[in-house]
Amino acid sequence: MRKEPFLPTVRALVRCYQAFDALTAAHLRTLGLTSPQFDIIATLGNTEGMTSKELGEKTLMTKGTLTGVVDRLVSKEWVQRKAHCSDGRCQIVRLTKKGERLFDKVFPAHLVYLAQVFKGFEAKDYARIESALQDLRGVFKLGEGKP
Amino acid sequence: MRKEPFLPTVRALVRCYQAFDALTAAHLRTLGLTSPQFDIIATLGNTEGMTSKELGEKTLMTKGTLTGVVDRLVSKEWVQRKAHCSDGRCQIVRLTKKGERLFDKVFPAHLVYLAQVFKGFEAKDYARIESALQDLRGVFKLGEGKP
DNA sequence: CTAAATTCGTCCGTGTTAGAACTATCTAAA
DNA sequence: TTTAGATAGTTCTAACACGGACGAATTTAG
Repeated sequence: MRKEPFLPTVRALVRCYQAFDALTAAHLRTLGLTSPQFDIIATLGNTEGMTSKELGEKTLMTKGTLTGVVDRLVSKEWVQRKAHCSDGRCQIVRLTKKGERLFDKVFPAHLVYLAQVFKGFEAKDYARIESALQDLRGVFKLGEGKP
Repeated sequence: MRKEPFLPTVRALVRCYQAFDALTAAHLRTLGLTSPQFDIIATLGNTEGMTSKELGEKTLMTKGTLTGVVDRLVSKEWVQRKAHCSDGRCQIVRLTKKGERLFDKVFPAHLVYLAQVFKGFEAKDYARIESALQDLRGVFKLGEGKP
């Protein structure tokens, strides 16, 4: 290989992600939420709550980030922290009643919005794109791993 | 269609981007730069400089963000701001000598790093992934566009 | 030519992000 | 059992990131 054939691919990834992020953030803002806030509300919806660690793994946020985002959700009374019954280090984060009502409103609304964005896509389109993204992601995970 | 077939695709995009972002940010940190800082140094390299607006368009940063990032680069003396000759509202941002030396060091180093990450990829892999990403991005641009 | 509309960049407020240092708690090994 | 190590969360710092308000300069309309 002579040049840098990966640059267009990398640019395509960044532009695609930023377009997605801008689109969803704009829609969520009309619902009164930021993307990370929605992420947490959506993850907590229809559950009995979970530890911060678990929540961080599902939402791909580091624990330091999570503290701040959850703090803001607590102050809006959408979420509450409770002690873990058996492990004093852990705590359980779960939706309040008010948070559940919010979830019931914004989660379906956002899915409807995305479904409309994706209208025209068929099963084979999803399969093709997911496969491409998995291959690309595989490349990036090699750099981190410690085999 | 019955459910939400787009969710796995969206998750794949987010995970792929985050993996890429984490990998590049970690490498750039070893070179003493953040990702946005590298982005600006790389964009300004081998040019006579450009307006803030132009720089923002190329790096996909909003003007408010750009002010702060450029401020930090100016304070490290890698970049300077100059008045635009004909338009008093504009300013030209360009690398200093010190900034050019930095560019000559970090830009090739980062390309080598990425090339090593991508070793094993062939032309048809790039083509397939770029095509998938373009199709996906097309979906996200519809929501924003004003036809 | 002058007033209205645009454009460029800065500043501000709010929120997100990573990583490192720190505290409290729990677990395992000696 | 006592202590050394691991684990869960918070706090701190530095850096983005966006949108909106703002002032200055320019362009356009009338």
